[in-house]
Amino acid sequence: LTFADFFDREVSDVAPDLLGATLLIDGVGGIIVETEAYRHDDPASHAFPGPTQRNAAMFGPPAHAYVYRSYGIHWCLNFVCRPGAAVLIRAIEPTQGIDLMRERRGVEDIRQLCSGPGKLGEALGVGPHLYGLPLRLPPFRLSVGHPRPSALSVGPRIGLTKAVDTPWRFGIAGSPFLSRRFV
DNA sequence: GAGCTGATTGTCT
DNA sequence: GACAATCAGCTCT
Repeated sequence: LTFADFFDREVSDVAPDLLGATLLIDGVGGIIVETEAYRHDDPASHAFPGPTQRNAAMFGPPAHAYVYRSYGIHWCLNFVCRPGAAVLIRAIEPTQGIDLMRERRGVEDIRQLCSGPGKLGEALGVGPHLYGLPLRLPPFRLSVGHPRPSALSVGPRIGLTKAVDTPWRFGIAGSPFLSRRFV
């Protein structure tokens, strides 16, 4: 399975398979512990209405970054899979560049650095300069040849008003670095 | 621990 | 002009 082929699969398969992978941006980051899947034909997806200027990267090649601004405030990072599908990176266990993340976030508690898509974006320096960039190359560093986590949690996605019950949120069971507990 | 509210701005109808 | 894949800070329990 090549790097690009890893992403050229059903997004609901890619999202759980990313748990345990290491993501760094300019050497800052850690282990992915929480993800969500969004499909082209999924009413909750930014791609659902079809291609627009904002979601263009979601219709580009797999294994590239889709970045969007949330609530006019936060920058959130996604990995593009098949056309119109992407995985939202929701939480990371910090392992590298922790001091820089503390500085960027303005908090000390390591659990508060990357426990949510907006927090993670701030901690890793996510911004529009990363839009559409390949995940294979710097400033990204993404290892997908990782051991499978011992147990996964699955549940509905967070913060949506559509497709509220689709269970496409995935997490490493019991991780203290999740954005929220799974019920 | 759960639940509410305001902040803030790009995007699309 | 409505709304959003969020967060921090607040209340109450």
